[in-house]
Amino acid sequence: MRARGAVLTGGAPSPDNHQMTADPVPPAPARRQRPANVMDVARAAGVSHQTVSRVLNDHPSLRPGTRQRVLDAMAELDYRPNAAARALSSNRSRMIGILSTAAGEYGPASSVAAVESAARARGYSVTIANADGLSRASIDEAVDHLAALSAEGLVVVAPQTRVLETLSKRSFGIPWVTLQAVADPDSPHEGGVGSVAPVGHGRPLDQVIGARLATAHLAEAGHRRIGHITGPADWIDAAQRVRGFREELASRGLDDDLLATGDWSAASGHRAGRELIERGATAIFAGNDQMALGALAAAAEAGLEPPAELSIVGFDDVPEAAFYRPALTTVRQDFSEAGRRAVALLLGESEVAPSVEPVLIVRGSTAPPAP
Amino acid sequence: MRARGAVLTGGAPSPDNHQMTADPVPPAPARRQRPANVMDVARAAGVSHQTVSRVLNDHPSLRPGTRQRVLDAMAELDYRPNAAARALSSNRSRMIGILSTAAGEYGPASSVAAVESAARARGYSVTIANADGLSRASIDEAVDHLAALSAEGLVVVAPQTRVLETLSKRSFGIPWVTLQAVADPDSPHEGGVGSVAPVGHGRPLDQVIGARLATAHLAEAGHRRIGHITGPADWIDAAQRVRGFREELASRGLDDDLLATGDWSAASGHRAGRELIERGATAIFAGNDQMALGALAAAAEAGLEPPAELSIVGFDDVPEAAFYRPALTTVRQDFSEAGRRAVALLLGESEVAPSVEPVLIVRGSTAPPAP
DNA sequence: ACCAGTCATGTGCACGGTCACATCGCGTTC
DNA sequence: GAACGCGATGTGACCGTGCACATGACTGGT
Repeated sequence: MRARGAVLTGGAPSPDNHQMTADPVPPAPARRQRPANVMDVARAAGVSHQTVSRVLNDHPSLRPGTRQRVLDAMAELDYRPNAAARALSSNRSRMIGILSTAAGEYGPASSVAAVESAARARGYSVTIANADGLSRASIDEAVDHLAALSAEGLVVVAPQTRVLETLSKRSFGIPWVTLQAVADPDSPHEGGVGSVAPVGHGRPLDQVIGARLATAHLAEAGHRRIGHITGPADWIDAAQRVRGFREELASRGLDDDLLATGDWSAASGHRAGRELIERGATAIFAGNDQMALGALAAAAEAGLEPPAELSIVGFDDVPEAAFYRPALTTVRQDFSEAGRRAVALLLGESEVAPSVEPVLIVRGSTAPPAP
Repeated sequence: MRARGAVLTGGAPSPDNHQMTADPVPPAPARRQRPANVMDVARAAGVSHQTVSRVLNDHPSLRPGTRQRVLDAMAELDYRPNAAARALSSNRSRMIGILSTAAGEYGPASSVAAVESAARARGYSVTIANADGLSRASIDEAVDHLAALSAEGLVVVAPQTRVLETLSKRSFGIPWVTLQAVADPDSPHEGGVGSVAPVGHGRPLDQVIGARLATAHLAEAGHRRIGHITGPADWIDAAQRVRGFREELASRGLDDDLLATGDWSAASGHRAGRELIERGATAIFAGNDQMALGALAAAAEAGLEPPAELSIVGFDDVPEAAFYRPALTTVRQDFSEAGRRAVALLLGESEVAPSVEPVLIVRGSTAPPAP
């Protein structure tokens, strides 16, 4: 900054004055190092800095000729608005923060990409902060970081109960949305603008509906002993899928005691799958596709041949699901659409367009139970 | 901003002066809405704003007592430095940009998380910009966006030739590193600080070494007709793996004509796998695990039972690879470590610590060829 | 022809920090 | 004991932009 100032002082401001004097200033070889600012553009266009600012902000009352002259000057000088200065002056960072606790997973990663794209299209930038989701301190640090950048809104990806609790407690002025589901639609968390479920009508019941679809599919095929591999208990998505599973079984008068908990990983699905098989399940609904893959492996190890001897349904429809063997029956989620809608919701756009319905994708991993 | 200014003018600046006058200023009920700034802290601590700034920036010559008083005042007022103001004044954004073209994939997503974590630990923030990697315009937009935020450095994830070309051409002042590999170690791209391969010594040959490991493993098992499913031709990673594949085969006097191109997806691996099987391959080295999964499916459809009748090796070692059937032999990449090292390299830390060696993980998808 | 109202543009300051430089004590050195 | 150096702190300008307000030209109604 100081260096730039010095260069400027010696160089750009008044070369004309110096040209005819005996001033020992050298011929200013390295002139105009500093990027152009509104003042430079204003000078070049013969207007005031405020007019330049008006062009930048699409002010309505500007004569077309004036606007064009300014635009020409901007192009000429390769002018780029300084984001920091705008943020400072306008007190708007035009920055959206993403708070994630499962950065490596397919669903969250897809949603993050969609959020970035949607935000940039609206002139916003996106900063990410990952928390491990286990310790409150980690969550607080991530939120602090985003708050320090004056993020105007937060998109919470892969929400865990703990994250939402933390956000509610802080009751800072930043609006936020969850990307997948809220804990309880009847008691929204303070400060939360809303939630966007990956599938369905934008109501947080989508995950429930999807889980019911999967469970119903197995029940309709004739299964009576249907197990569910859940995600971690403190994940809201996991809880909602359990709820859908239970609701569907209850509506059919079936037992819902075959539950085993996983952590979204294939390894945990393998363990949980083995356990459910031992407990007599003839069909398994896994909380995501990775755990379903693990269950598939557990079935093979137990000498069961899916789908004839064990049916398995996943959740998400990751791109690989169609290439598992057998190809996985699963519930498709549109993570990208969820990301887009989260941004729309966060920025208060009048009506968030309805999204696709939850879809059950039937492939080869489900069949009627062995007789 | 205007509103906040007004509140301030009526409230905080000189309450002492007004206290004893008949000034009709009301008892200022809603006082101090605006967050505290350095001046407020300075007043509270009885020092100058500059001293506060020194505390913020860990200036050495500060009396411990003074520092403590300032820190107390900061805590008292819940002071948070304004990032925009610091960026404007110091001309340092403390922001790292991530340029990605494969945001949904496992490897890039993992690396991005690691970059975020490493950057935040050093007081940097991270902004992402995704480009589709197909159109130059999209790449330019993403880079423009990051440049407009005055990103101090760029981490290029999943680099394609086109992205590096674009970056080189622009020759703007922002240093950048690639996260995985560079096209040609002998002619680094202009402006590029270096590259970090996910495995190995931080030299761009890592991907070559990994590919050689995979290929050698198949050759040692006795295979003569070894095929390779490549990634897209314009991906640098893909090109390096092809190079390793060819080098290894050449060193053993084997043919290297069994190549088929994929796009990293399982679906493309399925197609390419079928093609290579038809062309007589007894072993396949896939450019990543997803394509290996597709090849596994193709083998099953062709009535071949891996590994006895077809050996398959993947690349990456995604968490699911151990649960494919058969469990996938693959080359492990440490994406997180790559992300950490990319940040270290970008920020010019003296010596980037050597990383893990590329590791071949032998599981159940490889065996000697059928007699 | 006059005044009000709107359009188009300019002036000055504020935003919240950091930097260069000035200042003030106090201990060292010859 | 005077000059010096350095540690600790203060002063004022400046970064690039946006807002409130002022100004002048022009338009239209009466």
